[in-house]
Amino acid sequence: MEKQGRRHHISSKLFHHSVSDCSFNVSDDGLLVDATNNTSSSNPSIPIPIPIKQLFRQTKEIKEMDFFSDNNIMNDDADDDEEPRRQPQQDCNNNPPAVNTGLNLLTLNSGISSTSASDIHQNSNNKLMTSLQVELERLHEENGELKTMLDQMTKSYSQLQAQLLIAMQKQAQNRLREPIKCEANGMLARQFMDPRPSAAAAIDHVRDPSVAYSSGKTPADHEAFSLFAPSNLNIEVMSTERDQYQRRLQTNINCAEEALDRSSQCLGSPNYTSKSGDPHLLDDDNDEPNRSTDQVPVADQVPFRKARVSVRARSEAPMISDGCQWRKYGQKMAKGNPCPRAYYRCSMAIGCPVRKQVQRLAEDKTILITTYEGNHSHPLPPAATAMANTTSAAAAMLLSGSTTSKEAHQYHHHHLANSGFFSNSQLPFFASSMATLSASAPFPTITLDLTQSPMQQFHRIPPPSSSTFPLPLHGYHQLMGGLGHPIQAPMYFPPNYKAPPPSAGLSLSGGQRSTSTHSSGMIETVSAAIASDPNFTAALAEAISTIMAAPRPHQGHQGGININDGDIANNNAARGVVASTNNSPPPSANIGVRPGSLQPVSPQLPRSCTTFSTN
DNA sequence: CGCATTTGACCCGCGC
DNA sequence: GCGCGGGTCAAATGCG
Ligand SMILES: [Zn+2]
Repeated sequence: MEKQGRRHHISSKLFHHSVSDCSFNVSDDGLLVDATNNTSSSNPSIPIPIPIKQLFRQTKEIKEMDFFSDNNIMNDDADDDEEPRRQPQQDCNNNPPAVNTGLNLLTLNSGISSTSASDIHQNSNNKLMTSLQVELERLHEENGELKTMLDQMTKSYSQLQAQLLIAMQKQAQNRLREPIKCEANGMLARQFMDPRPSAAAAIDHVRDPSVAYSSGKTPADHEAFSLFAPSNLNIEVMSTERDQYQRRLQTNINCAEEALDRSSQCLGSPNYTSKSGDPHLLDDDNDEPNRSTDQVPVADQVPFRKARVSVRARSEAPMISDGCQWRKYGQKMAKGNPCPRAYYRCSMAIGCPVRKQVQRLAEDKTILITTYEGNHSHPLPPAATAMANTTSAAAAMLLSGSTTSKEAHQYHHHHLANSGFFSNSQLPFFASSMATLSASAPFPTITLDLTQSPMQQFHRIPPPSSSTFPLPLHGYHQLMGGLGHPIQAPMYFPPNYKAPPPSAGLSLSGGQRSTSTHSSGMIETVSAAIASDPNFTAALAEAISTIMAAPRPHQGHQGGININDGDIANNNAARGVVASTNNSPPPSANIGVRPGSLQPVSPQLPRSCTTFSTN
């Protein structure tokens, strides 16, 4: 029985479909079938009486037959490739796919042997079971490998998409450049925001997931990601330091390649922190001591490392719980805001460079803005992973070149608007949040705005200098590796919570706005994929994979996301992982954190900062 | 007693 | 050079 359950479970995993009514044998068969291809050798190793052997073979074959037959019945489309192969076997056996075949075999076997034989039969049976178990385990491993491969492929896909997007952006920029003269600030946002070649950025973007995976992330983790994805997030990206960036860029640009390479490497390493002369850097500068400053020129000072991701949401709680443990290390009165700004640093692991700032919005004190910066150097709880992923995705988008110049901005308005992104009529329920890029901020910052309902966002008029477009946030999935924050944890929505559209609005604003130029075609493709996919998670993954590309609005969904700190906090508490600083009241949250074990940290974008504000 | 928070001092970059 | 503002440090304080 135990085996049954286990096998069945595995088979389900492997094939993603239920073989529910299948008998025990059938289930096994399903598994075995796959296994047989690679693992048939295992059988020989086990000494089995000839009769039994034959039986075993028959069983195996039958099982395969059964499995597939069952499969065929259930899924006509499934396994087209394998069908042909298996077909012959079925013919040979002339056994119906029915589960009964297994029974028949048993019966046959018993008939052949005498009572004394029954003991042998049992022994052999046990052996068979053992071998089957082994095979199952192996299959499980294989399954894991396959998933890994899938992840890699997805990663590659994302990368290619990113590159494509970048190329398109470049084209668009070139086009725009003609009609629109660059202003003093006209420098492309992307330049100061992401000195690296776009391709590099894309690579980085993709890289996160891989790292996460390698770090031990399991498929389950990915699921977690997908859960979190909700997000209709408004992302506001403010690029700051434009002057500095510009200056640096002049010199750095040449080093972009080098920087890129380095950054990529750094991304891979959890402990990576950017080192720069900039006092604003949050990181602890604990990076490689070996590295001489000489060797690391300007590239290190590259602004992109300071990228921040901020999230704003409505929350009464002083701080939102994001699954991480934070220690407060400072508080300051921010100019122009009666509410003090609190500084926290990640205390989940000593030396973790991740920091965050928490501040309430002056205009609306119910809105909490949390800004994250840096990458975690340690495994994160699922909840934290979700957040990290979100932020990393946003950061990736920011860094990847989704940002652009004012021209892009205009382009964005033209094309995006025309494409229906901003058209209410076309996308009445466009629920996404807006992402804004602005040059006014000291650091490139992406803000995820969870405070507004989709409709509100929709109607919201972007700042003159900003442009908005839907952003599929969250990349959880692999893509997501994570923003530094791994914020990232599996978050799930309450039953009553409707899955938000995967896309979020993104607005780019700032002196030099940057916008992402995207091809409407891609957007359409993405949206189509999402729309067509009933599975929200899958859809989300799709959206994520295209994060770099301008995502497009979804029909779907409604309102802004309220994040209740309490919920998350509670979840954390339940898990035993509690943000020390979280004092969240009881909640009722839209987004819950699924209890889970620590996950390996997904690689996060270097020095990216995420701000999370709860409304 | 240990840990986390508080809070003033300090550092640094930037603008004038 | 000076002041301002953002950000961090670290001693003092509070809490369990
Ligand atoms: Zn951390």
